[in-house]
Amino acid sequence: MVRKTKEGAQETREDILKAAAQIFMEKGVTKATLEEIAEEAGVTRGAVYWHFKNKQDLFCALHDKLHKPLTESILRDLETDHPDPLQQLLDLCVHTLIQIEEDPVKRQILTIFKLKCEYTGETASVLDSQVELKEKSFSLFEKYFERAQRKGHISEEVTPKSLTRGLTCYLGGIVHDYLLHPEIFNISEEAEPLMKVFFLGVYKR
Amino acid sequence: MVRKTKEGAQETREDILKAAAQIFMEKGVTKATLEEIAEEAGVTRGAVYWHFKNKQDLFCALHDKLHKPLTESILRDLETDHPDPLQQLLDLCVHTLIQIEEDPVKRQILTIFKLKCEYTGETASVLDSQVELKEKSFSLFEKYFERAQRKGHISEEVTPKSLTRGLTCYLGGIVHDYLLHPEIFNISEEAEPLMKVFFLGVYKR
DNA sequence: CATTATACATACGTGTATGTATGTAAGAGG
DNA sequence: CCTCTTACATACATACACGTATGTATAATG
Repeated sequence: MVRKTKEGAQETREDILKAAAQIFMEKGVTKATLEEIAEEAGVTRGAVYWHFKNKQDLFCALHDKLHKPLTESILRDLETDHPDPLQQLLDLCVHTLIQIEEDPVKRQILTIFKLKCEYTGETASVLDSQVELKEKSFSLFEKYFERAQRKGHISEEVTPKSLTRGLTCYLGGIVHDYLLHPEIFNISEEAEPLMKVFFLGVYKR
Repeated sequence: MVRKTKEGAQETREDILKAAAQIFMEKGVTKATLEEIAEEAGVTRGAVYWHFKNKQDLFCALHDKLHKPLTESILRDLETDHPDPLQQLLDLCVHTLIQIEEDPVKRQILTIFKLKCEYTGETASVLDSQVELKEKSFSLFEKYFERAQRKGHISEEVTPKSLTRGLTCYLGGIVHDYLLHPEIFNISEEAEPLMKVFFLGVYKR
């Protein structure tokens, strides 16, 4: 009923995004209705359609708003230098995992993209965006392994490429299993031993 | 139009299940319609409703029919004994991964449960079933690590529990990444080096 | 061979999400 | 102060998808 100023409009936009994350999480992206999202945000579908083209557009906006910053923060962390690249990478992984546990918003959005949406047809564009970011982080991970290899830290039995592929799969698997049962999977306890299991064979001895 | 005998009815039931797997895969479970499934199976919705209560029932039947045998075959393989439990486990993992690539039906059904469905509300029962099977395989994996530990094969820096958790996450991550891009991710080439990366640090040296 | 149950196909009613069109009050701009 | 645009709310038309009810030919059964 009450009309908003330009800043107020941005607030409602944020409210809608937050509500969408909540409803997508609860009902799944496909079964979530714009009516429910609007109600959760305290507006009507009119507001939703004013700010977003449709549900797919909302979904993409959520991805841009929350998923990109997450992976980009990893990229930023990776840019800093360190005498022991493997230790740096291990620390980064542990830190990232713990951060997911501590930040409910990140956890929520990750849950949506890992467990609450069906990748098919229209959502493929979001998948492409995810793949693009994954490629970036992949190449950066690989650089760190290569750096460690040049310093002679890496076991001769493995290559930077297989290590990188292994690490990304490993991290993805850990995040997935954690999100399945956040109440059971104690990341702050398990993250470090889990990562050590992986890196144990990486170091040259 | 043509009515069937009792064996014929089972055939149509199988046809419907196969069609459901195909359509679920293409459109995602939620967006897939029973009409499409019926058409793919060469019947009408009447036949679908005769054999199954609703879409959810169909989904569960698919899970029982294809997902259970997959994991149960792993359990059976695990029951055989071996002088080097770690090598046995490594071989099993590699073999399982390659089998997923070679068997299109398994790949299809795994893709549905990993990428084409939203785990929420009603699908939770299926998730429970998955978790149940995962617990079983988890405890068996752990037994093999324990067996290897008793033989003194395992590095003192890791425990069977963290190894088991790590391995399940790792395998899940590999399968997930493979299913995302089956055409790019060459499992028959990458499976063994990937598994070696994991097991390299497990062995005591 | 008559009857009943099976294995579907067809037809119908209903709910509901979606997109769009229209209404409207409040801020922005001149 | 007047208008125009913004930022929504409301109302409507449409389209499916679902569940169920009903029809029907064939197989099973005694």
